[in-house]
Amino acid sequence: MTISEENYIKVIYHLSLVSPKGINTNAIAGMLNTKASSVTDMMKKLSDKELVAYQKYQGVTLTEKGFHSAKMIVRKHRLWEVFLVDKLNFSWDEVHEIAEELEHIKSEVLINKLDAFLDFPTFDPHGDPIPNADGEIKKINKLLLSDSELNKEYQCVGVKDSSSSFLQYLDKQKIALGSKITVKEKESFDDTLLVEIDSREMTLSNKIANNLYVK
Amino acid sequence: MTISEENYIKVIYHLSLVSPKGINTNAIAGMLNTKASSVTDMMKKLSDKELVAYQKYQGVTLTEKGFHSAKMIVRKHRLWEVFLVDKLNFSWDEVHEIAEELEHIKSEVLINKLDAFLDFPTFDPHGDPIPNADGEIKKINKLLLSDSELNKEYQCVGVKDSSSSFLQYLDKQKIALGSKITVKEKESFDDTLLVEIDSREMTLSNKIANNLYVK
DNA sequence: TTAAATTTTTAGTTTTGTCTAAAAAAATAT
DNA sequence: ATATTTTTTTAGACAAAACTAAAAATTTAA
Repeated sequence: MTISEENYIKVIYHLSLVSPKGINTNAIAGMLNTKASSVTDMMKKLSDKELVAYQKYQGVTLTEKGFHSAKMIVRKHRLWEVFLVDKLNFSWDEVHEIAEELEHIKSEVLINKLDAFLDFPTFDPHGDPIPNADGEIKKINKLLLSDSELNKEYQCVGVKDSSSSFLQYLDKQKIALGSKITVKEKESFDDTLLVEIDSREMTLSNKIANNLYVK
Repeated sequence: MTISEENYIKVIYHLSLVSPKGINTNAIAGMLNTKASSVTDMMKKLSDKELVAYQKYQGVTLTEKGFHSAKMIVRKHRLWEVFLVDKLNFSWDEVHEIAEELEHIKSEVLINKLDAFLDFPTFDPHGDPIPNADGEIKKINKLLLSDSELNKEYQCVGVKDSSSSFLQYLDKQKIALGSKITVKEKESFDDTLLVEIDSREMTLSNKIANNLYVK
């Protein structure tokens, strides 16, 4: 598989998790900053390789083989992110781009040795699950802070948006994975939340609450 | 710089260290398993980018800029090899291929953090020097075992041939970097050596002695 | 110092992944 | 239900990096 093929497979995988029907040509093009015509070309190639099921005008879905490949790419990406943060002291907002390159390094032995070196982590620095060597993914019952109940204590376990601007905002507010969060009040006008985070009171906008996972 | 460009620059660098005059088109093609015509094309491109000085039929040399780029690629390759051996427990005969891929990962911050994580090593697992962030290379006065003096104790510090067959042979004979070596006798007929290695006596062929560096 | 051999370059293709523009199909709106 | 809009595909082109075959330059040998 070429780097380009891997990137397409990965994008189709991520889109599949959100909407499990056939994935649009345009949606794929949007994610990869490419054009619909390029996507059509690549879908033919991936279909020949039996990584996707493709029928003209009907969108694509991953085959079993394609699904497994996608999980292995995601596994590599997230393990490298753990390495960068835990071992090389990168902060969580700096690792995505580098992991985008590292995820294409070919050796399976390498990734399994890296996994062992990192002590078989099950979640990456943004709280996303890391598929194991068999492709199995540990699920947790997370929900968005915006959907949480009032006056119930939760723990911050992940982010939906992992853009560096959002991650840096969280750093500035000293909100990290593991922080304890209780929603004290919800402003009905704009859905702003009054919350207590690790014993500090603060207000969070609806946009923030919509991008923070808790359990 | 593309991966292909980096590979050409690296090969020209390695050839330059052996023969410091202009590097032949054919020599480059041989190292890269490509054809002379492909090399010519690439030399034009690298020349446009001012990474090499190229004149038709005269061979190429690296410019200052190209020389520095080459050292940075070698730096990355060798630091990743140290990581693979010291942290992930690969053996020294397994790391070359993987490092060939890792050396093309772009981030400079990454490589400097990796350097720090590994405690700023100056030699890789095969005894080759690692350029520092400024491109400086620590030299040692090594010589081939075949050129060493009789009855003088040396220390094994590197290999000239780093093919896995040679490295595995050394493993089997329990010869490692750091081993103490004294040549007791040299057979004049075929240059076979009778040596003492870490208090064990053994004979080594001329071919072995020609590929083992000591100091 | 020519002739032969070798090396290097040029010219013309190929493959991969992309693009634009136009055609075709599907979805939406009146 | 037909017209309009949107989405998707096709057709044709391009750039990068490789190739083959042939031409040109250089080197070696007689």
